[in-house]
Amino acid sequence: MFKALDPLLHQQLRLSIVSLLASVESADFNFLLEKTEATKGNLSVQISKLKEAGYVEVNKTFKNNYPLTTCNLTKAGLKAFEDYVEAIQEYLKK
Amino acid sequence: MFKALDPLLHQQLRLSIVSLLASVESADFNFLLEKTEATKGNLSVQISKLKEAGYVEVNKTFKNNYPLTTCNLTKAGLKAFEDYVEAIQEYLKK
DNA sequence: TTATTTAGTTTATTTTATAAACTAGTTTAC
DNA sequence: GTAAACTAGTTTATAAAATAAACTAAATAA
Repeated sequence: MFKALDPLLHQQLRLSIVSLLASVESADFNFLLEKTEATKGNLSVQISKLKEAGYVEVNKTFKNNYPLTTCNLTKAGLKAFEDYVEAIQEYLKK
Repeated sequence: MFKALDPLLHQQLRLSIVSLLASVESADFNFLLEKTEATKGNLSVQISKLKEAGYVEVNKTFKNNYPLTTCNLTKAGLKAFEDYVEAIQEYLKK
């Protein structure tokens, strides 16, 4: 009846992150922090999970002497997002 | 940026239940069991949560000597579902 | 030089999801 | 008529997840 929803994406903050990353080349930690309005700890944890799953790539550099973490969606991450979007549509019909 | 997703509906089994109930007058326990492929325990728990929230109405009767539990969406439940559908659409755009 | 700010991570706690075990009664088979 | 199997659930114990608070480490400002 209903297809299973990728549990990694079926969570508000992670879905927000992936949704944001799907529309940009890459985004840094603070950009995601502002857009999602999450706490830093929560954001950090969820980015790590997405990284561990191979859905996002994380790059750590420095900018103006401060650490700068940038993220971008991987090909697998984009595919997972697209699959998720298709799957959940079935649930949203009346 | 993103609207909050009703945590009661942002869960696969509960969303399945509400989605099913949105398209019928009412449905009994076994119908939901078959359609969702959930375990009985899990289905029972999630129906209870939806009832407690006022999203579904639960009716207990008997049919052929066996207990029969039927559920239907309340007005509040339908509204919550519609709001959820609208809210999550924002997350699904690339 | 010590206080504050930036940019995060780690960890402790709470909440949630889930399946296993249980309840209560019915039907069937012997 | 009674033991075994089945129906229709509920309760509860456990595992997994989400989240914020506390922490790290370095930079800058007072």
